[in-house]
Amino acid sequence: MNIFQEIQTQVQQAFPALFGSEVELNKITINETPKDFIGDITLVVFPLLKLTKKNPEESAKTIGEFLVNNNKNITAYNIIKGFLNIEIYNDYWINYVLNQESGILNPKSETVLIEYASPNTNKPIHLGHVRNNVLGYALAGIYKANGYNVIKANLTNDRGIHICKSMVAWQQFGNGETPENTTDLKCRKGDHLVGKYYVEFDKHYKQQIADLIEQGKTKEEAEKQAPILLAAQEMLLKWENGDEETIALWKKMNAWVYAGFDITYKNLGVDFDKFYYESNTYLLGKNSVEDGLQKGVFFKKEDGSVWIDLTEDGLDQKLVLRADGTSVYITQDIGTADLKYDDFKMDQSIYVVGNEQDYHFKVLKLIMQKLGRPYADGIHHFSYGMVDLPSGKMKSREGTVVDADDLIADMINIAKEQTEALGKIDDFTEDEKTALFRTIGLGALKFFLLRVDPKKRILFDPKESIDLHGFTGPFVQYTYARTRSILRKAENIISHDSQFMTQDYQLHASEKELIKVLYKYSIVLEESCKEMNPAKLIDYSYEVAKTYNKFYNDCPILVAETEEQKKIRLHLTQQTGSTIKKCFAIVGIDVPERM
RNA sequence: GGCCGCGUAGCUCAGGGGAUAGAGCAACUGCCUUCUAAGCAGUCGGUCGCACGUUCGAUUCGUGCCGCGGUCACCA
Repeated sequence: MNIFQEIQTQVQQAFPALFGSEVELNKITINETPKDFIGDITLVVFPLLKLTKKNPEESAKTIGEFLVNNNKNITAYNIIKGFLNIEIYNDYWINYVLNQESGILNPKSETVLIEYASPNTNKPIHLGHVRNNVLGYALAGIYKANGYNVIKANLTNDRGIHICKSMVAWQQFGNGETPENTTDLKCRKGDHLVGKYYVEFDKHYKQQIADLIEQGKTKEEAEKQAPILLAAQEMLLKWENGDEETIALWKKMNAWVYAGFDITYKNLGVDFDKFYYESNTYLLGKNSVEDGLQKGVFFKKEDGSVWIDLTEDGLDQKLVLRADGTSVYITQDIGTADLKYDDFKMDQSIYVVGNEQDYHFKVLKLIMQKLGRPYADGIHHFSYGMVDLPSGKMKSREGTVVDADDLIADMINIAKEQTEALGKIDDFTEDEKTALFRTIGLGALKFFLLRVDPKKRILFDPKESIDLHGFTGPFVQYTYARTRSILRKAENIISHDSQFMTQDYQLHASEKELIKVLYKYSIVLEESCKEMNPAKLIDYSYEVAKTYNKFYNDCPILVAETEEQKKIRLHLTQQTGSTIKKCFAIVGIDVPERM
C-alpha cells in the first residue's frame, strides 16, 4: 500500500470516532500537493463537509491533528481554504525509494491473452500496423509487469479473396518474378513483392472497369464483371476446393510474405507466443452457430441464413451464417475465440484492433455472452485510432502508405546523422554504432507512437521527421546514458546498507522532487494496466528523465559536499536509471549505455 | 440519418469534479575551464469548440448544438 492509500484508509477508519459518521473511501480525495504550496500530499475536505458537520477549516484541523498524532510518517500539516496539506518525513520517501527493487507487481493467477499484429498476407506492413504492433507489445508488457500470465497471439489472415488478388496478378503479370530473381531491390523482401502485385491487381481492375464502362456497361455491372476480379473469385473457389496448383501457389507466395514479416517483426522487436492462421480457423464457428440455434440465441430465416437479433441491445440484426452455409467474418471470430479458450483457458481476451471495428467487437462480445462462454465477460476490444496522413487514410491498394521498413530505415538514418554530428561516439566500433543508431531510431519511433492516448488518431506527416529532442524517446534514453556515465565514474559506490542516512540530512528541493517521482513507479505501472494505457507509462518515463535532468543540473553528484550526500545522490542516479530501463523494457524500447 | 470516438497554446499532445490548466515543438534570451548542452533556466503564447444544466466548486459530469473522424456489408 502506498502512502496515498494509507492515509486515505486511515482517515476512513478514524472518521466515525472523529465525526460520528461513516464515510465512503472514494469521498476521501487525496492528491499530490501542487508545487507552490507547502506539503506533499493534499486531502480535499470539501466533499466531507456534509458528514463532518463542521466548517472546512475545523474539519481539516481535526483530520490534520489526528494524522500527525497517529501516522509516524507525517510531520506537519497546514490548511488553506478547504485543502489539508500534509507533510511527510523525508526518511519515508528516501527509504522507500532506495529499497524499491522489484519490477513486477504481485503475481496474479489470471491469464490474459492479447491478440495483436494480425496481418494480411497480401501486403507489407505499414505505419498503421506498426502502431498496432507497438501497442500490442507494450500492453502485453504492462500486463506481465503487473503480474499477469500473458499470452501474445497473432492471428494471421492468410486466405480469402484479397489474398487471391495478389496471386492472380502475379500469375498474369509476374513473369516468374521471385524474391530471389527480382531486379527490384525492395522486392527481395517477399512481402513487398507480393504487395506489388496487390497494387498491380487494383490497377488492372480499375482499368478493366473503365474499359467496360466505355463499352456501355453501368458502373455496377463493370465492377462485377471485370475479368481480373472474376479470375480472383474463381481462384478462391479453387483454393477452397483444395486445388493442388492453387494451394501450391498460395503456399509459395505466403512463404515469401512470412519471410518478409519475420524481418520486420525482428526489426520492431515484437514477438508472439502463438500463431493462429485463418486458413485453419475459417471453418470453425459453424458448430457454435448450431449450438446457438438450439439455445435460441440465433434464428434461421426462410432462405436458410442464420442471424442474431441484437435490437434489444441497441444494435441491429447481424448475419452469422450465409444461406449457402458458408461462414462470414464473425463466424470465424466466434470459432477462434473458442479455440483460444481451449488452448489457454484465458480469463481475459484482449483484441488489439483498430477503432474502425468497434461495432464488430461489440457484436462479438454480445454473442459470446449470449452463448454463455465462460470467458465472454473477459473479452475486450483494445480499440486504437488510425494513423492518418495529411492526405487522408493510408491505403495499401493505392500505394498511399508509409511503409514500415522504409520508416524504420529512415529513423535509424536520422539517428545516425544526428549522433555523428555530436561526435561523442567516435571510439565506438562499427557494430556498436549500428546498434546505437537502431536503439535511438526505434526508440524515437516507438515513443512517438506510444505517447499518444491509444484511442486518439495520429496524424503523421512524412515530410516532418520524428523529433529526437524534447518529449521524445531519445531524451529519455539520453538521461539513462547520463546515469550510466556517472555510475561508471563513481567507484565502489553502491554500498548495500540502505539505512546510511542520518536523520537530519537536508534534502535539496531537486533531490526531493526526484525521490517523489521515483516513488510513483508502481502506482503508475498499476494505473497504466488498469486503464490499458501505455501512454501513462511513457509519460511517466519522461517525467522521471525530466526531473533527473533538473536534479543533475542543480546537484553535483561525484563532487558532492559530503560522503553522505554523494552516496544518496549516486543511489538516486542508480534508481533513476533502473526505473527508466524498467519502463522502457516493459513497452519494448531499448536503452543505451552511452550516446 | 442512427450509433461510437474526438475537439485544451500557432503546431503535436498531457490533465479529467478542487487551489494560479501543464509539457514538447516553433520564436526569442541566458547557461559548456565542473559529473554527457540529445541538457538546464527563462520570455512569449489559453473565453479548455458553443450553450444550458447539476454542484460549495465544471476545462473535467449531464443534455443539446457545431466541427472532424469512424461505423451502420451475405468485405475482412
